[in-house]
Amino acid sequence: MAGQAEEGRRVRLNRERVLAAAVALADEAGIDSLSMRRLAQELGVVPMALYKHVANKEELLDAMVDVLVAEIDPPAGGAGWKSAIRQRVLSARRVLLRHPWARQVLESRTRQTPAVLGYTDSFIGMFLAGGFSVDLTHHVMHALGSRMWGFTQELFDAPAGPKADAPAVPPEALAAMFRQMAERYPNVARVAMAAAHEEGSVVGHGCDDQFEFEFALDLLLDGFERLHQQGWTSRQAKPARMPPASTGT
Amino acid sequence: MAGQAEEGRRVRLNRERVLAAAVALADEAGIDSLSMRRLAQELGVVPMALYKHVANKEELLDAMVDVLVAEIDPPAGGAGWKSAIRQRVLSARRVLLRHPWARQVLESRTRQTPAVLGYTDSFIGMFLAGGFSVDLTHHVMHALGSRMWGFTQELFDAPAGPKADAPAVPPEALAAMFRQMAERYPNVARVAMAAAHEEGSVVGHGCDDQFEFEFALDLLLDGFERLHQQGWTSRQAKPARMPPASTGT
DNA sequence: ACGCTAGGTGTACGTTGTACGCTTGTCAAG
DNA sequence: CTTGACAAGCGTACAACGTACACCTAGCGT
Repeated sequence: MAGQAEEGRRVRLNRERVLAAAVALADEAGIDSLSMRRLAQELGVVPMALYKHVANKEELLDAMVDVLVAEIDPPAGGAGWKSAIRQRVLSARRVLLRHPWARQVLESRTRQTPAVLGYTDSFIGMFLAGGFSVDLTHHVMHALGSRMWGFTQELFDAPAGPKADAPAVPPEALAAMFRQMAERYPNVARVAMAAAHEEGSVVGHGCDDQFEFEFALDLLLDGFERLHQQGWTSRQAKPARMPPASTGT
Repeated sequence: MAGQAEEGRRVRLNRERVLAAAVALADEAGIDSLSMRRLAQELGVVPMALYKHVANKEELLDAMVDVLVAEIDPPAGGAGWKSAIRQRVLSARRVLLRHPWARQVLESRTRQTPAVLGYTDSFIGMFLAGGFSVDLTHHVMHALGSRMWGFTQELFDAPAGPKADAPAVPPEALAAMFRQMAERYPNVARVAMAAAHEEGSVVGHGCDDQFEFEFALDLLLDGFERLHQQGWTSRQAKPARMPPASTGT
C-alpha cells in the first residue's frame, strides 16, 4: 500500500548505485538539487540509508569527482609532451562539459582523493617525460592551474541552471537597458558587441568558449615550450630568459 | 537584565555597518561562519533586522565583493599597457590575500554588480588603450580569466580555515605515510620534494605562491605581447601567427 | 502633541546534514 | 530447517540555516 518502489523493487543498494544516481541527479537537476534527501528519494530509500554507503556528503562529492576523473582518457603515448598534454586537457574538458556540476564541485574540493592524486601524478609525469626539469614542471603546473581539468574561471556566463529564466522582458526595454550599459561600460560593450553574433544578449554570451579555451591553452603551452627550449631549468639556476619581471615603477 | 549590548548600545544600524561587520567576520572567522544569524549576533541585533539593509544573503555577498573591488588600486597611467595591467593585477592580488574568503565568494557570484562591471570595463580599457584590437582584447581577457582578480585555482593548498588542525599525528607515522605516497605518486613526490624547503608537509606546501602567480602572469603577458606585436587582430582576419593548434592526432 | 515611517523584534516555516537506536533482510553455520 | 549474527534499511529527532510575515517602537517633521 505504501507504494514505495517504481520498478525493480528490492534491488540492494551499494556504493556504485549511490554514486551513479548522484551523478545522474546532478547532471539532470543541477548540483543544487543534490541533497541527501533528494538523492535518497531518487533511489526509493530513506535518507539515512545512504550513510551506510558513504560517510557523509563531503565524501559523496569526493567520490563523484573520482567518477569524473575515471572518465578522462588515459595519456596518449608517443606524440611528444605538447600534444599529449593538449589531448589530455581537451579530454578532461569534454568530460567537464558532460557534467555541468563538475567545475563547481572541483573548485570546492579540498581533499585530494587517490584518483585526483593519480591524475595529477600522471599529468606531471607527462612534463617530466618531455624533458622538463622538476622545477619548471612545478611552475608550469601552477600556470596551468584549473586548466588541467579543462575549465577556466568563466567570469561572464550564466549559472547553467534551469534554462530560459528570462521571464517577460519587455521587448524594447531591453534595448534601452543595453544602450544605458553601453554608455556606462563602453569597453565591455565594445567587446561584447563584437562577440555577439548569435544572441542579442546583454553581455558577452554568444562567444565561442571552446575557441577561447584552446586559445589560452595554446598560448600557455607555447610559452612552456619556449622556456623549455631555452633551457630554463630552475628559478635561480639560470635566469637566461626568465619572463621579464618588470618590477613595479 | 537581558544584557544585550556589549558597548555603545543603541548605535543605529545601516548598510555600511552591516557590510563592514560582514567583511570583518568573514576575515576573522572564515566565510563558512558568515551566517545571517551569526552576523546579526555580532552586531547585537536580531537576525531579521539585517533584512532592512540587505535584500538577502546573495545581495550581501555581492555587496561584499563591491567592497573588495573598491580596495583595488586604480589603473596606473603612462607606463604602457603591460606594466599597467601587471600592477593592477598584483594590486588585486594584494586585496585578495587580505581577504581569504574573496576567492570563494568571487567564484560563486553570478550576478555582475556595477562595481564588478566597472572593474572589468576599466581592465578591458587598458588593453584597448594599448592598441589591442577588440577581438584580441576579448581573447586575452578570457585567457587571463580569474587571474584578473589576482587569484588562481590553487589545487594544492589548504582550506585556509581554522589553522593547525593537524591534531595528533604520530611523529613517525607521517614519514611512513609520506614514503607510501612517494611510491604511489612518484611524480607528485618529486616536485613536492623539490619545492618543500620550508615545511615537511606531505604535498606541495612551502612553495612560493607569489612567485608562481607572477610566473604564470608574466608568461601570459609575454604571450599577449607577442601576438600583439605580430599584428594579431582577429581570429579569421589574419592567421599570420596564431597559436599553432595541432588538431588531434 | 500627533502620527508617519524606517528600523528593530518575535515567531514560525521549510530545508538542510546527520546522530542514534530499532527493525528487518540475507546468508553461513549448526 | 533452524538459528544467530551482521549488514542494510528505517524512523525519529535535533541543530542550523535563510527568510516570510506580522508586530512594536523610536524619532522625526508637522
